[in-house]
Amino acid sequence: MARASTTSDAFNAIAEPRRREILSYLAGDERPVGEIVAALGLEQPSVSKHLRVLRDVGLVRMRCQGRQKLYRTNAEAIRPLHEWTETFERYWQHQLNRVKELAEATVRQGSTVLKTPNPNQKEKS
Amino acid sequence: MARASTTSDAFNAIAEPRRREILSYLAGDERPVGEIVAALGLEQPSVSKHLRVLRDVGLVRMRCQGRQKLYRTNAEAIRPLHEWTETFERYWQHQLNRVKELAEATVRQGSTVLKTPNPNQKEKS
DNA sequence: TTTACATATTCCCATATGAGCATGTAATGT
DNA sequence: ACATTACATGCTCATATGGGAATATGTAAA
Repeated sequence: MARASTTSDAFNAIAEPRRREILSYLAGDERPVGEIVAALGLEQPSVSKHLRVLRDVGLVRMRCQGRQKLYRTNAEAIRPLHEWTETFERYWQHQLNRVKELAEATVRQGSTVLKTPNPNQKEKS
Repeated sequence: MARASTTSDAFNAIAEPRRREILSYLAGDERPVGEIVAALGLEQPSVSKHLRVLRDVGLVRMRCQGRQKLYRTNAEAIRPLHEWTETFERYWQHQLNRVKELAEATVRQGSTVLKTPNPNQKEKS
């Protein structure tokens, strides 16, 4: 099998840096394609293709206005990504605490190897 | 140019669903490769290759113990992803408010609203 | 050393990509 | 009707991928 399609989900869609730039640019309000091209310095076909991917996964919305098409980021579609990364928040906080405590303990004494308090673990195997 | 390497950054690395599973599995504490293989039901070479990618971008840490190697998620490396998605939080909250207000207005007036946002829709034009 | 175990790497291959360029299409202006 | 504007799509091509199978590496046990 090859790599999954960029349109398979939001995770794959945002892997491309240009698409992340587009999403940030369109987060505030809707803009026509031409403005994206000018603002980000990309080729027009490239922008259109990126927008197509973003649209396929629901990360942007489109509206026609005369001969131009106005795109806008659908922030709600980014929420699942935020929630997934959030499940790791407690761990990086815990890791920071461990580093901190270890440093303090090292300063206080020579080698105080303490038992690692594991916050909670998913069951094994 | 082709698609960026999976090892180019964390965004590309987590685009692969299996790698996300591995990261979740290794979030609690370190585990040898064999347990990952058993727990996730993947082929051993596949797991090794995914771990290689995750290690290249710093998403996991490795430690040798005898003849096995213990891997653990480096949650801190996920933080930038969390922070990037967070920049959109105010927008999706705003959008939710709009939807809510619209719904309330609709109920008050008893009129039918046509444009219900459909995330899965791949509409044209 | 020989053997068994735990991981890593290599090779092959179907598939997907993104950039550049050309072309198609729809809406507007004259 | 014709030209122009604003996008979208089609094309080729170099490159990266992930799965499977086979193999290599490294460590420990017999």
